[in-house]
Amino acid sequence: MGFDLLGLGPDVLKAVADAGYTTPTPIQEQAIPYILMGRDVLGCAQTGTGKTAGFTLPMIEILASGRAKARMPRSLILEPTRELAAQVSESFETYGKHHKLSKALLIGGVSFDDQEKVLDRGVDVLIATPGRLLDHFERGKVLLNDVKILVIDEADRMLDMGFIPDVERIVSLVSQMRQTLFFSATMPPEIRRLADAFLMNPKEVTVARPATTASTVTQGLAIVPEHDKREALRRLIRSQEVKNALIFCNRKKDVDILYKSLAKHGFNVGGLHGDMAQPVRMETLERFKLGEIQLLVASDVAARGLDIDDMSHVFNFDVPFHPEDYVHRIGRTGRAGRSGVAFTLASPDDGKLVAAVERVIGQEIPRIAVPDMDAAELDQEGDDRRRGRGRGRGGRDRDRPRRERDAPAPQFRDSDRDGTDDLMQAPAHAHTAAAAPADDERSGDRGRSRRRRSERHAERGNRPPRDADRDGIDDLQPPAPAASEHREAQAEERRSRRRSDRDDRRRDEHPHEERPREGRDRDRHHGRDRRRDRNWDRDDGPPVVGFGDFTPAFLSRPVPQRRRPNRSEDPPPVTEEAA
DNA sequence: AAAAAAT
Repeated sequence: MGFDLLGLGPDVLKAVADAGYTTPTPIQEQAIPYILMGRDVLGCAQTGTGKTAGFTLPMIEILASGRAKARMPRSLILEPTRELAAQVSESFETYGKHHKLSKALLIGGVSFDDQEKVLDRGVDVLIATPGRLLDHFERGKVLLNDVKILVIDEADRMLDMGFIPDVERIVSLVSQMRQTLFFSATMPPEIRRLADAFLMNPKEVTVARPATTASTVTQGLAIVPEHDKREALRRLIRSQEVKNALIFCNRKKDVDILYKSLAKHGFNVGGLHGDMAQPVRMETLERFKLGEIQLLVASDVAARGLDIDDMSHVFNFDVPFHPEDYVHRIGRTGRAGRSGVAFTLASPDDGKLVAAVERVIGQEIPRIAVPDMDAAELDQEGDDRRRGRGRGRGGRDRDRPRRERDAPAPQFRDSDRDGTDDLMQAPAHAHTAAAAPADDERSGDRGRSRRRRSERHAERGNRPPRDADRDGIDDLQPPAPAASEHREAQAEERRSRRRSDRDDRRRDEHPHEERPREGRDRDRHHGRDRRRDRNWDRDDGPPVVGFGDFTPAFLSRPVPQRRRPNRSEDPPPVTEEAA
């Protein structure tokens, strides 16, 4: 079956053919005819199933006739991450190239001005992340009442990211006379509830996960002591024919560290996480897609949805916290029937996480040994060190001296010397990660020394030192206490300003309710705000908030007694909760 | 535990 039987027009079909596609994927085949009919669609599908084209193609067809008014987009697509939004925008570019549709991409991290200009000219397709869209809306730069097609993509991820209130608000701003397309990889009850609220008599389209990835992706799990993971990763990369690879870390901090470490070791590598400047994010991703960057170290911002062709490898530098993220991460390779390789590094402490992943994927990940880093060698090396002899390999020697020089805590060094070395860990051929020596006294001791280290630093008001030192990376130190205190003070100031803004807004909307609560809020932050409270006492009355000089009548009335009957023109009685 | 998203 070809695309031509789905009801799409010649211009769209031409663009599809130009892009090299001949056969629709199951979700495209099932959803496109219904979307063209104007039906709501509830799509249960992951990325990599052709979902994006599944809604962009028919949308282009529907929007081909008609024209957008200034600031009143005719369709709206909500995406959880900026990268996904940008990708959908590209999809419209690709498939809409024979149409004259205008589109706008509203994402954070880039300038408002350009986005406003585009909105003013009128857009047919608006692709947005929720925060920036609402920001534009509140500035009056965009109106949503003319939106005829609304797409909510990756709904479950929006839920994970706490976007649902924003999404609900946005949906409430869109006209009821609309067509809604709702996609989610999973359907937990909360998502089902949203779907029921947003959709009318939807056509449900469910697509099986892309063959549970097992068929096309070769998986492997190497158990490696935490502080040898970078070395292990380098060896794995070198041992493989890596065309291009995504390397996932659980933390942004570790993305930075690993990225710099790999760069230092001469790899062609980039980094990507949500704290990086948006223009840098976009450029890095673009260069990775073009093949200018071979390795991309990323946080889970890249775990889902990123559509990069021909990725040969995925490395999990950390076992993901959420087991389902494993599926998303390794789903970045082995796409469209091609073969891929996904290797995961687990530390001996990761037994639970590995077990959780294996439960989700319903199979055991085959254990692999890191080349030239097998258990025997590690044991040997540990023995050597215990006897005070030199260590094994050159590669490791490069890393060591720095570590010893900068080793942060005497206790820590001691624990290395007395044979409680982290290197002495589960053999790489262990059958499960849980086989890590939990009952081994060494692992217990290691835990203690690590605790000591962080405790000591907590006392100093400092963060524990990072493993980065070992790679000779010295520009990754935590900020000096003074600077970080200053930043924290600024952050607190911002937070409290936001709190009071929010309270003001609430008070405007519900003056009755909010009056008693204000006092309570102040009490709750008593410690922090004491100075301000003093000023309050000294400086002739409270600072002006909310009502300004105007005092509504109800404020000058006496505070009503408890349990006083509630007459309609009175404020509600003060309940125990509010008092 | 972490990451994502509006300054």
